[in-house]
Amino acid sequence: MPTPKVDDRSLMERLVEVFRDYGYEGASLARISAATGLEKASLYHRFPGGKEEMATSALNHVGLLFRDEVLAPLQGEGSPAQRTREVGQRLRRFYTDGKKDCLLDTMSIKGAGAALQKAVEGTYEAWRSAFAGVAGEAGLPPRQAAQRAEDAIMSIHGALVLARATGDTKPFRRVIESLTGLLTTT
Amino acid sequence: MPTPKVDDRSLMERLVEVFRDYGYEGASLARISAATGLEKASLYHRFPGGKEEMATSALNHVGLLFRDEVLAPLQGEGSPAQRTREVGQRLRRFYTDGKKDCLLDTMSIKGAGAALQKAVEGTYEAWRSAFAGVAGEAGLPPRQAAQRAEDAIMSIHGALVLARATGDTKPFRRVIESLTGLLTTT
DNA sequence: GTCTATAGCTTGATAGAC
DNA sequence: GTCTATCAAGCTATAGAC
Repeated sequence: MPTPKVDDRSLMERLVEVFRDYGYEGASLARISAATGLEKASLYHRFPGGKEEMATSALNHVGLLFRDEVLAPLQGEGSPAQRTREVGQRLRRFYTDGKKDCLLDTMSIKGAGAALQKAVEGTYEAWRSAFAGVAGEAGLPPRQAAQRAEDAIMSIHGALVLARATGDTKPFRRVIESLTGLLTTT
Repeated sequence: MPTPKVDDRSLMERLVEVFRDYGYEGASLARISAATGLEKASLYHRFPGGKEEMATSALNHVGLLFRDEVLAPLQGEGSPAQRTREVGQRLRRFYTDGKKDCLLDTMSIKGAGAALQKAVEGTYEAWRSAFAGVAGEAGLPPRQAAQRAEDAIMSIHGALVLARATGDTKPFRRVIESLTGLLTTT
């Protein structure tokens, strides 16, 4: 059977889901196997580096996905406010209205290796500079733009933590609504 | 030897540290044993309910500590702004300037039982109502006061996630500086 | 490329000596 | 109250058949 049972794309998606929900240490190969439909040995065939490679692959996949599916409009057409509104909608979809966690959050807890840490930092930096860019275009001086970008990212992650801890997703939706004002109002 | 090797208070402190850094699943009994200086069997003597009881105890301990050491000044003397400033200082100490994580965050990741979830929610609610209370005293209408309290808690947790993921603790300190304005400016 | 079977270690938890 | 020794079950990882 030279044709894979699960294609790379959906394999990555399910992998992301397990690591996102359980963290690195909590994502056991048994759970991963159940979520992907592949036996452990098959997982090692696809990821010879073992669990750590599964985790870094998932993280890199999310990084690219986030860039292409969420941040992309910031480099597109329209006013800064319009583009930021569009990104807000995509953030809602990406985190399914606050019900889904952020992989960067759950994976940055101790227990994972240094390679993971690098991937996390890179994705954060891409996010930060994209937000700071649009804030700058909206007329904010560089220092302020950078702070607003940080503030926005912090609010979003704080909202996701709150949603995970209390089950209440309303604050997340409120944060998304305030995003355009935060990033593009001088 | 009827006298304990480690007193309850410092036992709880070290317990909190392990769960905070590694999460529920990552906090193995081996790590807990190393951190506390007690063998596994001794831990089971102090916590007959096993790892789950260690976790709930740690969580409840932090809840009380946070109420007494951080939130307490909100019910004390001084103007709302003065009291909020004092709480900001205590938050900086509690999280050692953003270098320490929040137990409520790392422990709310899947893998722990339902008893833990309840303890997490309770501590959050105490925090939320304390913040909303001082915002109300500062003259904010109830709905706005509640939102500001949520915003403050989200910013703090977002800042801690950011610090964990990137190693940069400056945003956390900035959030603390803006706390008084956020909660007490009409 | 997937599987079953298994190795070897670590996990949470217990029994019983002191 | 703490310890050593032990258990079954879990874990990550590998070998080898198809």
